[in-house]
Amino acid sequence: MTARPAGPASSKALTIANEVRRRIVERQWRQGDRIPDEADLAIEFEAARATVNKALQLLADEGLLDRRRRRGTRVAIDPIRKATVTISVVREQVEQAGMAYSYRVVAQRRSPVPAEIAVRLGLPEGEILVHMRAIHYGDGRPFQVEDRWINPRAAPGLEAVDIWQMNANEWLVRNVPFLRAELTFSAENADRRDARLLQTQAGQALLVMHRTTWNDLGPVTTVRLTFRPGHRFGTGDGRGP
Amino acid sequence: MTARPAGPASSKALTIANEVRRRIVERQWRQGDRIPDEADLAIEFEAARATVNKALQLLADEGLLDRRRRRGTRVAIDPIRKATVTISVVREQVEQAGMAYSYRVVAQRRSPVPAEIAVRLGLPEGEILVHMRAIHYGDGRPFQVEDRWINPRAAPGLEAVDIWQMNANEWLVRNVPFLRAELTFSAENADRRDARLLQTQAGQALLVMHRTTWNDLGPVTTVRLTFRPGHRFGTGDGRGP
DNA sequence: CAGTGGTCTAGACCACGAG
DNA sequence: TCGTGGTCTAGACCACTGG
Repeated sequence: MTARPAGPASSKALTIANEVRRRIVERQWRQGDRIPDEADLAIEFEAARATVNKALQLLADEGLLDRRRRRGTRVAIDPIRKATVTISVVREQVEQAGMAYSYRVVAQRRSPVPAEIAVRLGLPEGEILVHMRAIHYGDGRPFQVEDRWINPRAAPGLEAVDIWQMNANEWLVRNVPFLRAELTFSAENADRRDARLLQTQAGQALLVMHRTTWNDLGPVTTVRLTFRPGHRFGTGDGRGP
Repeated sequence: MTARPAGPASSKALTIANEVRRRIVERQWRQGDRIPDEADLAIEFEAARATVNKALQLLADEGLLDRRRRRGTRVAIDPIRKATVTISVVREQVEQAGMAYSYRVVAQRRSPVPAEIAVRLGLPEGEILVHMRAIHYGDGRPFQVEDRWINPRAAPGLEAVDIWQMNANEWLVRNVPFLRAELTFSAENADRRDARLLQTQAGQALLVMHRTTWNDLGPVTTVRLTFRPGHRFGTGDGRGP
C-alpha cells in the first residue's frame, strides 16, 4: 500500500499545495524552516500570488504550515493533527454496513430537565423539555440507543410531528439547522438499562457519544448515543483522500 | 447561553457567509431552495464575485450548501455534519489540565509484526518492526497507555535516537510528517495488563483510540492509545468558535 | 446552447509585528 | 518602519450540465 502519490492535481492551487507538501514530507523543507514568500513562489510556479496564497492557506489549515504576517511562512514545528468526523444519519451507517434498518421509540414524554442535562444545555433546571429514548436496529439487532432531550422552543414545527412515529435524529437534521455543536466521546460500562436495550450484559464497555447543538433560538437538543459493543467510530483525516 | 450571534465578522467574505448562514438557519431560505447566484449576491452585498464565491464555498464545506455548475446553489437537504477532532500531543493535554507531565517507557524491542498489526499497516506479516509500550502520567497518575509499532523504513533517523529516552509520540510528530492518517475510536473492557498499567481494575470501560499514519515511504506507525477511565474526548465542530 | 459555478490573474490596499 | 501575509476587485476564460 502506498500513500497518496503527491501527484499533480486538478487545479493549479492544488498542484502547488501538493508540491509544497511533497517538499515538506521529503524533508527538503524541515520543521521550523522558513519557506520562500508568496511572491517568490508565485514566480517559481508561474502563478498569481492569490493562487499561491490559496495553496498555502490550505496547508496552513492542515496544520503543516505556520503563517504570520511579517514573520513569513514556516513549516510547523508541531503539526497539529486534525481529523474530521462525519456524523452521518444512523440509518445511513446501518445501511452502509449492508444491514436492514429499523427504529423504535421506547419512551417519550415531556419532563422537567434534570440538573446534569440542564447544565449541558445551559438552561435553568426544571424547564419542561421533550425527552425520548429510541433504539436503532440493524437486521433486527440493536445498533445504537438514543437518549435525547429536545428544546421545543428552539425546534419550531416539533409540535406538528408525531414523535412516536418520526425518527428524531433525521427530523432534526432535516428541519433544524444548527449553528454550533459540541461532541464528546467516552467509554462507559453498560448499566442494566443499557444492557437490556442493547441486548448485552451489564459491565460491557460501550462507546458513548454526547452531542449538543445550538441554533439562534438557543439550545436545540442534547443526545447520548450508545453504540453496540465493539462498534468503531472511524475517520479519515481532514487532509484529502 | 446563546448561540454564536451570527454577527458581522472580520472579513467581508465571512460577513457574507454569516449572513447567508443566518438566512438558512432562520428558514428564510429552506432546505432544497435555490438561492440567488453568485452574481446577484455580489450585487446585493456590494462585493466582487470572487468574494461571494469564497463565502459560499465555506458554507458548502460546512455542508450547509450544495453547489453545482449550471444547477446553481441550493440549501442542502441533508446537511452533513462534520466535526473536527484535534489530536494534540499528550503532554499538552496533560499540561492543559493543569497537571505535571511525566512519561515512562515500559517495553521496547524489535519484533516480527503480528498478523493483526500487519493488516492494519498493509505490510507482510512477520516483518521486523519496532514495538514499544509507554505510559503517560499526569501528576504521577497514569493518564494514557501507548502501545506502538513503528516502521523504521518510513522513519529515517529513528536509529539515531534512544527509544528508551525519547517520547515516541513527540519525536514522530516533530520528525516524520505524514500524508495520511486513519483514526478510530472504540470502547474496550480493560484486560489485566491495561488495568495494571492504568492502575485500575480489569473490566473497566476504557476509551481506545487507534491511529495509523503513512508518509510517502509507506506506513509509519500504528498506535493504540488507551485513556484512563472517565476520559472524554471532545471537540468543537469545525464551524467557528 | 447558454447559465452557472470554478478558477485564475494582475493589481491594489491594508494590518500586523519584528527589528 | 517596512516586509509579509490577508483580503478585495474587476475581468476573464473554462467546465459542466440542464433544457
